[in-house]
Amino acid sequence: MSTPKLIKPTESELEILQILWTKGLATVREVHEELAGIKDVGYTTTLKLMQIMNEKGIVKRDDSMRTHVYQAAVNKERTQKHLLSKMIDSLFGGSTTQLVIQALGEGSHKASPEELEKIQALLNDLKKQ
Amino acid sequence: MSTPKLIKPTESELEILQILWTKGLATVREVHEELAGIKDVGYTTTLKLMQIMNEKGIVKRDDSMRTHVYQAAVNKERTQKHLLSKMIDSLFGGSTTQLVIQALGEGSHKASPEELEKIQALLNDLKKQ
DNA sequence: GCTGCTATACGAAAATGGTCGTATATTCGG
DNA sequence: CCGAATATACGACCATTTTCGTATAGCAGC
Repeated sequence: MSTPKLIKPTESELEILQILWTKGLATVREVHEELAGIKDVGYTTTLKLMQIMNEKGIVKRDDSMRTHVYQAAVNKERTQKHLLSKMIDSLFGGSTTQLVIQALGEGSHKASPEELEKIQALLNDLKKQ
Repeated sequence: MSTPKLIKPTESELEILQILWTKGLATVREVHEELAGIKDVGYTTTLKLMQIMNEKGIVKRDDSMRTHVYQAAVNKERTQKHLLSKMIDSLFGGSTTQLVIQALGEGSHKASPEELEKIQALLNDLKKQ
C-alpha cells in the first residue's frame, strides 16, 4: 500500500504539488517564487497552504532546520489516475473511451506525431490482452 | 454560438447536469429522485441548487406551469472539453498524451476491444494530418 | 371549503478554500 | 550586540458552495 488514503487536492494544492513533483525537495520560498511566476499571491498564503497540506498528509516536511524542506507525500501517477477516475465517473458516465476521444480532439492541446506514436504503442499493448 | 461563456460547474452542479443531459427535460423532483439514489440529500437542497444554476445560466427552465421543467443550458461535449482542458493544464503539465496514457491505464475503467477500435480509428485520422 | 400533498421561494447556517496581517523567532552582516 | 532580513505560526476575514428549515401557494379529493 503506497497511498492508503484517497486524497482530493484542491486547485491551489495541485499547483503546489506540480512544483514539488518537479523539484523533488523544495523550501516554501522556492515554491513561492515559482508560484509567483504564474499567479499573484503573497508569501504567507503559500506558506499557509503548504502547512495545511502537511497536516493533511499531502506533503511531508523536514523541520529539523529553521528553513523547512518540503516534498510531495503523494505519488504523482497515482494522484493523476485517481482524479482522472473521478472525472471519468462524474463527467463521462464511466467511459474512459469517451474521455480519450474528447481529449484527443482537444484543439488547444494537440499531440505531436511522436506522441501519437506513443499512444499507438500503448494501444497495441492493450489490444494484445 | 452555442455556449458563449465559459462556465465552471461545481461538483454538485455537475451531478445535476449529468442527469439533465441524459433526461433532456426534467422536473426538480425527477432530478432529485435520481440524485437521492446516489447520495443522501434533501429535496429543497436539490431545488436550491437548480435555482442557482438557473440564475447562473447553466440550466434553463420553463416556469409557465406550476411544476417547473428544467433542461441543461450548456453543451455537454463543450463542457467536457473545457474541463478536460483545465485538467490537462493543472495535472498533466499541458500534455494531452500523458493524460491519455494514464487514462488508458486506468484499471477500474478498462476499455473493451470495441472501444479500443474506436480509439484506433480516431488515432489513424489524427496521424494522417 | 377543509385537509393534506406537492410546489417554489427565501433566508440563513455550516463547511470549505483562499487570502493575508501580524506576531514572534532566528540568523547574519557590520 | 543590534538591526534588517527572513522564517514559521496563528488567527481572522471573505467568497463560494452546500445544506436545510420554514413560509407560502396551488391543487386534488372528499
